[in-house]
Amino acid sequence: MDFSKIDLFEGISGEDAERMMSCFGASFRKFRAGSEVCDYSGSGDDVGIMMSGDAVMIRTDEDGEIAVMELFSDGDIFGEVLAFSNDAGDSVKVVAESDCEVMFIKYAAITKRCERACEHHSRLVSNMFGLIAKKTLSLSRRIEILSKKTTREKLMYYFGILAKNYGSEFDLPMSVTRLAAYICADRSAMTRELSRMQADGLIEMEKRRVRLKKAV
Amino acid sequence: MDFSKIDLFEGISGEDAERMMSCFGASFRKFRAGSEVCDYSGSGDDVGIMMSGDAVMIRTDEDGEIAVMELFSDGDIFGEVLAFSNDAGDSVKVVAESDCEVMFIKYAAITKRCERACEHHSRLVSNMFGLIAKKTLSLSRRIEILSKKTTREKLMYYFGILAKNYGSEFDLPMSVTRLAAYICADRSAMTRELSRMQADGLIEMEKRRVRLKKAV
DNA sequence: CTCAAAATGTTGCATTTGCAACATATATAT
DNA sequence: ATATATATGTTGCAAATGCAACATTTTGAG
Repeated sequence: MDFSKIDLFEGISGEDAERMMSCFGASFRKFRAGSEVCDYSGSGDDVGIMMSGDAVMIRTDEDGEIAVMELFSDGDIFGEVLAFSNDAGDSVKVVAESDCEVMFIKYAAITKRCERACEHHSRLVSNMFGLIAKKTLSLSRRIEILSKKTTREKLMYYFGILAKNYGSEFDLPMSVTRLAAYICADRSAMTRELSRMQADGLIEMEKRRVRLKKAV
Repeated sequence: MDFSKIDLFEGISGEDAERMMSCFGASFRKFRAGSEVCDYSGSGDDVGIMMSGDAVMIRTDEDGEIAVMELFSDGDIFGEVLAFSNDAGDSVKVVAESDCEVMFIKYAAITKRCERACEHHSRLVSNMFGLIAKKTLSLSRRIEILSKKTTREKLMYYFGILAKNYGSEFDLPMSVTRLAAYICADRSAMTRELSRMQADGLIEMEKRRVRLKKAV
């Protein structure tokens, strides 16, 4: 098991990490692409950590509407208590997109101090703390985007963020179709707006390559 | 100083909490209503904990547009690293709504183990962990709401959540005007939609009292 | 109480958007 | 290579929404 690339175990040696697993009641499971990793429809207080592969969290409401809530890859953590609420009682599942391996930990085992008071426990809590903080950042960024009134404003705000990080010319970190889902706009309507933005001289676009022409 | 009602110090006696303050480089400051509690326009890695009173986090963008991002009252925590990103470089400030007292802690002091390894440090980290988890819940709930396409769907989803918690008849936890801001809809357009929903027999509304008639 | 400020409710209108129905291009599997 | 699935781009149209302008009510300060 390779812990070195998992942020959750940063600062903890592989041997120590292995040793700690018993404190957390950790279990490892492998999944085939397409299979169900877990189901949060009932109450779920497990935390999952992606050790390898990719998975998606999918919500299905009573009308059968399907929504992709989050995407997970190496090192990402997920769990009901961590990043979503299911007040509406919808079906929420995590499904493997590729073959993957997942480590499960009891949420309670993380927040409670273990009886043996193993020395790395608090380090791991700190690491998880940082991961959640990172998640709240991405959530609040998305809220900022969604709070814009028009599709154009959403796109310009999002492009502005990317430009801050990568310069005025950058590649979209996702497909155009996924971008539409991310900003909660109709894909065809968004494509139309992108065309208009090019016509209006705000951006230039070639496949996923975007050049932001307006100063932000 | 009364720590008993602050979730962050749950499970830690008042005396112990006082004693721990030095580990965290904690400072206490009082603010008059209307005054600026802190400015996150630059980089800010302080975490604030509301000890008493109320405050709001306000974002002002380059066009002078003002947006209320979050409301804080007793026990709430805030900080750049905790729940917002400022990639757009906007001005982000916390302003006191009433006279209030705030405790500031260095973020780094929380995630690092203190040299003295005081015994309540990890308990406090766990508590803060829980607070952030609660915040991610409310953030992701809001994303769920904002991801609905129409104002009616947003309202029905939100009302459904409230109904799950309080039964099919409940009071809105905020003013109608604030509700419009919360779901990112134009106030007058939202009011119009609420009227239509009543006409269509989905809800009954009297001031902030709502009765959800459709089974959810 | 009195007055001003904030909240609420209504409506016309122009803009934006979702939706459906396409055509085409690209990626992936066999 | 070939076929199939997925991604992308376009457009007409009806529905939803923001916006402005206004009347009315409620709240809060003095």
